Amino acid sequence: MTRSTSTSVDGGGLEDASISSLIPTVSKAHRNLAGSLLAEVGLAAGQQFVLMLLWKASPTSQADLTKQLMIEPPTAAKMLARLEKAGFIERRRSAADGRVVLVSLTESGRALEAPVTSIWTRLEEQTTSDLTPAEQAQLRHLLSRVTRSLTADGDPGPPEAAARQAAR
Amino acid sequence: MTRSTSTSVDGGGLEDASISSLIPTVSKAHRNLAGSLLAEVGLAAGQQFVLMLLWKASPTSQADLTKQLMIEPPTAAKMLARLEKAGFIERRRSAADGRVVLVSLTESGRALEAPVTSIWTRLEEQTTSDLTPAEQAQLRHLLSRVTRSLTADGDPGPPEAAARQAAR
DNA sequence: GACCTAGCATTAGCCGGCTAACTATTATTC
DNA sequence: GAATAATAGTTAGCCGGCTAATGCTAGGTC
Repeated sequence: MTRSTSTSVDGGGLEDASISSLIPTVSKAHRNLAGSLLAEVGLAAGQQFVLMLLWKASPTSQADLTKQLMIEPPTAAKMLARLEKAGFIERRRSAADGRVVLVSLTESGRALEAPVTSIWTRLEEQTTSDLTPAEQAQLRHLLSRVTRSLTADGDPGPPEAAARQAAR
Repeated sequence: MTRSTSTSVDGGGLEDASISSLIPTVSKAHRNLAGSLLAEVGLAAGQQFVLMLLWKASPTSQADLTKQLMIEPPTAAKMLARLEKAGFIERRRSAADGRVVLVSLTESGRALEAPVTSIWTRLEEQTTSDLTPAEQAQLRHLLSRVTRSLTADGDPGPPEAAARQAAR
């Protein structure tokens, strides 16, 4: 069974699709692979990002996690609730500030660091398996610039800004 | 307030993030922009793909749409149910084959073609606003190759296996 | 005709993402 | 000190994605 992935609307050829079609396609393929790899350790696609932050700083406030993950508070709340239910993290209200909820790793959560790091490496390897190091750097650079363009909040601003942009 | 987007785990700089982190980031930014643009015409991010297919061939079976969108049947069923509820499409069982459900555009659905096409163009323009035509072609090429690597179903295996797989 | 298989669609339920609306707490300001 | 503003989380509800399980229809085979 050929497991296909991605949402596209263009014809068969991938090459000539619009970038707006290719981005969801590659992202879904990547998410699906990540999900199937992470399922080995009982995680769903996306949950690794939370743990990665906690491995760097274990008691972290939910607001901090939300900012670093660049997601909205309700999304974080649901994710953390599931991770807590799964036994990978714990949540308790801060004594110093009654508004904040501190999130910390449990032993099970800490135990995932090595396997998830390994999975993450494997994922990156498969993602870039067809690219030379130079191409990888190029892709990183292009994706970074596209992200900036997409998060530029509409208009490019005053003329000077547009000129700066055209000159790059 | 700077509306941020994407899920990342790497430090501040985008450039040096792994491609596995950049892909979800750029995808989320792209989806968010698409969603806010499509909201103008009452669509949610993703629904445009269904309509794009129907503009090319209006009575299309649900199974066909599912295959072309490269999503799973339940996902298609829910999306189509919403689009039907919103009045953009209609569904009826085929008389020729009692298993298939034929999906066709309503007038409202057809009326979205021009505005959505315009939105799609604007989206692509903002996505590529910082890239030269050569860089756009390069990005398309790189994304296509990465997609192929990600959907390669694990290891490429020994030469004979690859040949077998190619023959299916 | 009876049986079995294949194909199409739906339901239930989970995961990640969002907005809107709400509560609770802390910080400011007067 | 009281009223107000800012901050942190939660709840409800929607959207797109998935798997597993179910039902229904059409095609074969005997």
